[in-house]
Amino acid sequence: MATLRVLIVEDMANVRERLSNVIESQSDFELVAVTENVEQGLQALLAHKPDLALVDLGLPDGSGVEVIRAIGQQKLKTQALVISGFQDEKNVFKALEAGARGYVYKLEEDQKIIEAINYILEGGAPISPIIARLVLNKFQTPEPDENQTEALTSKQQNILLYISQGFTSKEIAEKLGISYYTVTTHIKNIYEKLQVNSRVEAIYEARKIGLID
Amino acid sequence: MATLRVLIVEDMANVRERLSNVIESQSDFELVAVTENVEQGLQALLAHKPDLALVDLGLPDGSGVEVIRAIGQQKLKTQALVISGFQDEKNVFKALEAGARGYVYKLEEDQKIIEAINYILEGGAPISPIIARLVLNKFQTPEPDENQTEALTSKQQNILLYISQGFTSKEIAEKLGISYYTVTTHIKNIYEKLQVNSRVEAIYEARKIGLID
DNA sequence: GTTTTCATGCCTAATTCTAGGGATGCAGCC
DNA sequence: GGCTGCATCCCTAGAATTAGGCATGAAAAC
Repeated sequence: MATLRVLIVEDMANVRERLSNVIESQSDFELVAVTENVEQGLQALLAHKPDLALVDLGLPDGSGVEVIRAIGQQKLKTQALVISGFQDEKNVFKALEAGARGYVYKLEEDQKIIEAINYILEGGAPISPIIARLVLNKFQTPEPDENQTEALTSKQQNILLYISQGFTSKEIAEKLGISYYTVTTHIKNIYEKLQVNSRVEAIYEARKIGLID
Repeated sequence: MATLRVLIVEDMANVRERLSNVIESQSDFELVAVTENVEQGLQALLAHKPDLALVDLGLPDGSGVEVIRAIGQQKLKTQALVISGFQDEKNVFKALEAGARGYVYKLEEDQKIIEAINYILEGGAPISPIIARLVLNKFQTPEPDENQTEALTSKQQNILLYISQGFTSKEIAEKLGISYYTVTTHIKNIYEKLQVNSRVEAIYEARKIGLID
């Protein structure tokens, strides 16, 4: 197997030093560039097209997310592993969306970092538990099920269903044999309960909380 | 610190045995019940209200997801750690949505399992890299541009996505930095391709043929 | 038995959408 | 070069939606 060519993007000198040592301690890894900000990182990325990039997020001239994003835009095969502190949710998700293959907490032991790199090479996605917690929270959309599901009356749910299928207020009125005005009133009430202002928003919201579909 | 009371739900005898040994080898863990299917698992869950549940997904009489879901429904404080094989995407997400605090691949070493439990106690969410890969894919899907949809151009898809999220034409124009009129034209073209006459119908249709969501 | 909630019905003004039309520029293809 | 598809921009008229009201009867809840 060919050596793995690695790029490091990290502003803090001590961490940079540490990562460098970790990489160099492995005979099958080759350190092709060590950079300390976004600009240098992008240049090195294009110049060396490394196999792996260890990227910090909080950099003096921007976010490491820019480097990760550049990988996708340039259609490089570089795999990005974020090595960063405990950022706010937003940054974590930005990095993952940008295409990061893993996210390791900066303070993990050296051994964990090498492990993480190997997992990536095997097609896995190492994510430190402290970071994964944030990701899981995304999935575990708290269930205000009976909170709002039962907030809508059956009539309202019924009308919401018709709305979601593309029927106009007039058509719904005919289908249900009630007045057009009544339908609009129901819709207004649905909006208030869901805290939205349009049909599409209502559908979007209702789907999120499992009211329809 | 009080001992951690643990429940195991696992159908395969050898794995069950192994997990039991792992738990019993730790002096601060107490094994309160070992079960081998959903029914027993649910009963033990309610009877013992354990602090931690190690749950397998593929069980003879159903999915471990049911056990995890019961935790939330019963408002228990039990933390669920899935210990399972490499399931299909659907099951992984179902488990996470149901409230699993972690997902460890069945074949990991004993040491990793203990580590995972400790991560959970610290508030982290251990996810084996092979599983995390699936989760990451969820995040990294907003660019199937020329991939699947030959019918809609990428611009049209982009606008359709905004529509589906409840934005008005004016808002979309601002977001994309283009004219309101351009947006309406795009929408008209989308309608023609999808053979519909309104935003909601477009969403309904697009979802049916897998264009969005 | 009173209050609240729900479904029903109606009105109007402002906003947004939809469906026609037309026009320009740019890129890729034959 | 000419053609075609795509994105861009503009206009207008009519349809639909939205947001503000107001009001009544019946059923459910307290």
